Amino acid sequence: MNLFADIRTLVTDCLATLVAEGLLPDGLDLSNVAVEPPRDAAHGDMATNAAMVLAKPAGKKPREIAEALVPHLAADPRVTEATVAGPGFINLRLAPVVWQGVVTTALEFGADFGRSMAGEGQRVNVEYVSANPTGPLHVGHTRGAVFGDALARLLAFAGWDVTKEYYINDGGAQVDVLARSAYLRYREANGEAVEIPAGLYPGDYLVGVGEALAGAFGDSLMDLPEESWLPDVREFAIERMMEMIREDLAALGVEMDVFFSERSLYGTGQIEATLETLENKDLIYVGTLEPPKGKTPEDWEPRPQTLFKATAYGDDVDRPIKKADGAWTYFAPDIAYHKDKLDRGFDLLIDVLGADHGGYVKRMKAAVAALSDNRVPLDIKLCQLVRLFKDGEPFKMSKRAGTFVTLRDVVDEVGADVTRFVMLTRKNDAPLDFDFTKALEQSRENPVWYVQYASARTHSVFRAAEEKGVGVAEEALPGTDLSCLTDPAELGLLKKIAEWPRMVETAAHHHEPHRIAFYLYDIASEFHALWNRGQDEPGLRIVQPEDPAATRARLAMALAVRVVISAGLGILGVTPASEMK
RNA sequence: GCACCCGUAGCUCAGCUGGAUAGAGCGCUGCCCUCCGAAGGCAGAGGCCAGAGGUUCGAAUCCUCUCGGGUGCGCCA
Repeated sequence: MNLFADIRTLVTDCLATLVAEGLLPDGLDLSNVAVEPPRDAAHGDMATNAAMVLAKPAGKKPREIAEALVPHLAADPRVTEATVAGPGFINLRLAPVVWQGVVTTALEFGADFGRSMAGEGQRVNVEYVSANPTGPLHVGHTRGAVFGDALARLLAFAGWDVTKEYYINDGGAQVDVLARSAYLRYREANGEAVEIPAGLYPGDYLVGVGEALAGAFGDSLMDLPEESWLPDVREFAIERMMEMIREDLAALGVEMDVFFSERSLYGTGQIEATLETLENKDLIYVGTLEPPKGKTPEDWEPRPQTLFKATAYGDDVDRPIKKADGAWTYFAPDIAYHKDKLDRGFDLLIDVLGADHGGYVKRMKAAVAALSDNRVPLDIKLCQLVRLFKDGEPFKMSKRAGTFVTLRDVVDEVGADVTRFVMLTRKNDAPLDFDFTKALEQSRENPVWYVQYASARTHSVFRAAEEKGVGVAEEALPGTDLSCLTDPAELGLLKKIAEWPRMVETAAHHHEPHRIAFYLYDIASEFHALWNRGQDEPGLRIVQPEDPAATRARLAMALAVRVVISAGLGILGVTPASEMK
């Protein structure tokens, strides 16, 4: 399915022939041999660096190897031209029939075109969002949610066995703050005038929780001391918050496989057992940390703490796992949580976090490396800030939370599809400007609209063909004779389609779903350009009223474009458009 | 002070596990279209890839240092 992989196989086969002929030594490492699209299309369709990477280990000059390789490559019927260029590149041109065959493959595989086995069925856990259950999700969470979800879909498409997971941070002090905030709203619901003091959560979203508490408990909690009501209220409020968060995520099209509660780790011995595992590796000790140089906190006083020897696995300092009062730091349950993931047998762990958690990366990697004896990699993807704009002006309004813009605000404003696409128009570690006005604009500047428009055109062209009397059912297109697709603009589009399977693997390998969004913009651009040329050159139009055969072939090509765009948007979690409204 | 991320066209950003003459959109300049194959099209100018060293056949990409921006730095998560 992946044409680049096919040609790479051709290259390695030819190399084997050279070995058999005694021109190359046996046992060469071919892992660096690549077949890629050249940067400049004038160089050809594909290029391989084989001669250059093998020159040194083979003890030959790059051009010497290349010259020997070229005749063998050129002997393949798919190859129309093989030339040596520059320092030892081999440029290949492929027969049009090869590119036309891409359409056949795309139609044959349909929604599975580009699906890869690169992941080899390995089990990967993608943890994302993982917000404290203390309020609605905000824009920052939205980016993490979209990124994590698209990454999960991408990995699944590329052959990984993916689990999407949300870690509920419900074990720390902030859920007690939530409980106190909700309790005040409860008193309010019971007719008391309340003021929310600083330090508690002021958002309106807790009013309903207070009312629900009043409904459930009546006035029975009114005169009790905090220690009596807090556990019940906390439980109740967390439940409500998670309900809200699940709804918010659903509104964005995000569905988790697992919600993992931090509190579920307490009282089960899991944290203690994790600690013991590390102790057995001699990675736990009691010591005193040095204050950070250049910026000593004012209330700093040296004190001995229980520490994890993170420096043994690449961290800069050892990290405390117990507070001064003997309680766990947040790090302790986090280690236990990651150990739980390891115990569940994952081959790869991915955490998606906000960029403000950058300081946390090394210690968590150290912990996972220690617990898995360096067997299971942990990749931590940090998502940078999102800055919101409306009509070019910064946008800070929130309907529900008062102080920050929520996920719901964004989705209500532009819809889930636009939200998701825009969030993926930047690399995760680059800051993102999100302009509501531009996101809904109908112009080439707006990649969402541009890609959707291309998708819509792959549908509308079928309707147009129907009207002109040369309509074809989509189901009848596989097997169509495509030999008339020879115009350079058409071949350019076919080559773009051919890149799709490779693009999936590259994006998955780098854990970078934004590459899919950029690719979709590219292929849409290519398709629009071809379409536009039909205005001045009617002979290039897809619908040819006098030539049903050409129409069929071009409709097949359009359908292949649709297949790719649909698959790509599917990975991003965006619904493809079949018409523009 | 230390760590991590970032620095690419006037602006916003891509750049495919190191590849050939570094790309796109916007903006700018010129030409075309007045159109339902519509919600514009085509072409052009514009770069010391922050800077300096290094690694090698070859560096925007890897390493070191410098400068500039962001994030974080025990008992918050």
